[in-house]
Amino acid sequence: MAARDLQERIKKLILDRRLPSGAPLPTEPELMVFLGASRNSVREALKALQAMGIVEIRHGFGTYVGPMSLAPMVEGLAFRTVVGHYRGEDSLLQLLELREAVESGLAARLAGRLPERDLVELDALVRQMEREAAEGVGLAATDRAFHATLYRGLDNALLSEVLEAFWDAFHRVRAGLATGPQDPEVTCRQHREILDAVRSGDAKRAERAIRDHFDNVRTRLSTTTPHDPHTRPNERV
Amino acid sequence: MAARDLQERIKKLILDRRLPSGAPLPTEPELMVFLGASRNSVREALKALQAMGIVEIRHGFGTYVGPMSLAPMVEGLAFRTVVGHYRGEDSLLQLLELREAVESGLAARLAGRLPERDLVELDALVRQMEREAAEGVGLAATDRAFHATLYRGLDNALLSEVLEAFWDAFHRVRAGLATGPQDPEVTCRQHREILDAVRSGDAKRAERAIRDHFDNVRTRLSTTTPHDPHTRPNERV
DNA sequence: CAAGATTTGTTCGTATGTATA
DNA sequence: GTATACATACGAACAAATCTT
Repeated sequence: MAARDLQERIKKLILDRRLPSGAPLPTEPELMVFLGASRNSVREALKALQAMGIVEIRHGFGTYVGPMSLAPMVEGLAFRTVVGHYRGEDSLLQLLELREAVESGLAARLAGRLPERDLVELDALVRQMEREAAEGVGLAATDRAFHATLYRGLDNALLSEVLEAFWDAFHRVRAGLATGPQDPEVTCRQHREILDAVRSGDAKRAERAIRDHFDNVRTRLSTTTPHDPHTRPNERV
Repeated sequence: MAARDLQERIKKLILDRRLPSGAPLPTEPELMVFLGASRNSVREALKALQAMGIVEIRHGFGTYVGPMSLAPMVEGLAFRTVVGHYRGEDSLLQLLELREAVESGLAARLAGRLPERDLVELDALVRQMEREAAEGVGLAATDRAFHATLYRGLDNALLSEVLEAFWDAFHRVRAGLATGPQDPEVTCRQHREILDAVRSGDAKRAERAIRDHFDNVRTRLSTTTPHDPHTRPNERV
């Protein structure tokens, strides 16, 4: 039996039985008889599906339909970027420009179309960033929330998840490398400008605000050594 | 030994030894002693990494570092979209709108900045689409090439690959469902307009051309049945 | 708390298919 | 054709985690 077939048949099983996320899959012995394969082959297929986020395996409990999140994509993108970085490619910069390309186009579309509810939420997030900057705490989580909230108004769950996945991959890679010093105050000011621009309804201004923000990140990126010798766990964040 | 660790250690091995794509990995027995795990555990870890496109396993030959392509992302996105479609969600529409959001922003940026070399290539592709439309052949491959060539000028390999991945996932899902009738002539005209708009340097016109094109695909999409019967519910659990 | 049942995690041994030389 | 090296597959057993009684 080709292992590739097993994966396809398990996926087909999920589709045919209309199993929702979180639903229990047949146990390994049951899958053995259903698929006519040995336990090891079944397990290898399940492992591959788990890596793709299609299936979730809980030790001593059971196998379940996965949440279908884009987490595996983050994993793959991050590794691909790290490998490219070690090869001397500007993979991290490309990832940043991918984010900029998507977000700059979206921000222009969002200008003036965001409901007041989201605007006040974004305002609260910027204030929180300012507090965190004053206290010297890292503001990555708040930055992530800001971008996520910004594009939530598009009412496209897939789009939101993809953008969050790009954010995660970028920051995971950047955190693993020695990065230039942050300037939290500038970051806060730029997020404030993005919010103001979107609120004003000026599409061009919103796009420029996004580009300024990414420009800032880019310059901090280029000040780091292109590829540092061995992965010394970062001392500075 | 946690299987999760094995994957991480194999990834670390690739990084530490600076193995390029296509380089041979240690054989399974070698990995067994290197990782201190049994053959089955090693195999399960390799299967998971293969699903993520990080390694490539060739039967009877060996294990190699994968091409780090985004193919696994296509796989995951496609399945996620199919599942969502069967659940009655508008997942396919969301995928289409994701493409539209990205491409419309990029087309505006590309307007007037594409080198003549790419423009003539795009022109040739549109002509080929027109030939294929006249002959009644499918023009999906040419459509894919058009979009790929269009965004090649951005000089960002990652961005190009991501867009191609979105294209692949969308068309893989759409091909598996009953879709409304194509209208190749309209498709040709719209691609011609996209090309003309980009050549003219009019950003707004380019963005509108892209949106018109996607609008066309969207209307064809909504004429299909939301979810058609695909399985006979007479199967035992 | 404790014992037992269920389920996944890990290992070993063995046989088979496949590609290279 | 033969030999070698490798991945593929199977079966059985035990370990570890989780839930139920």
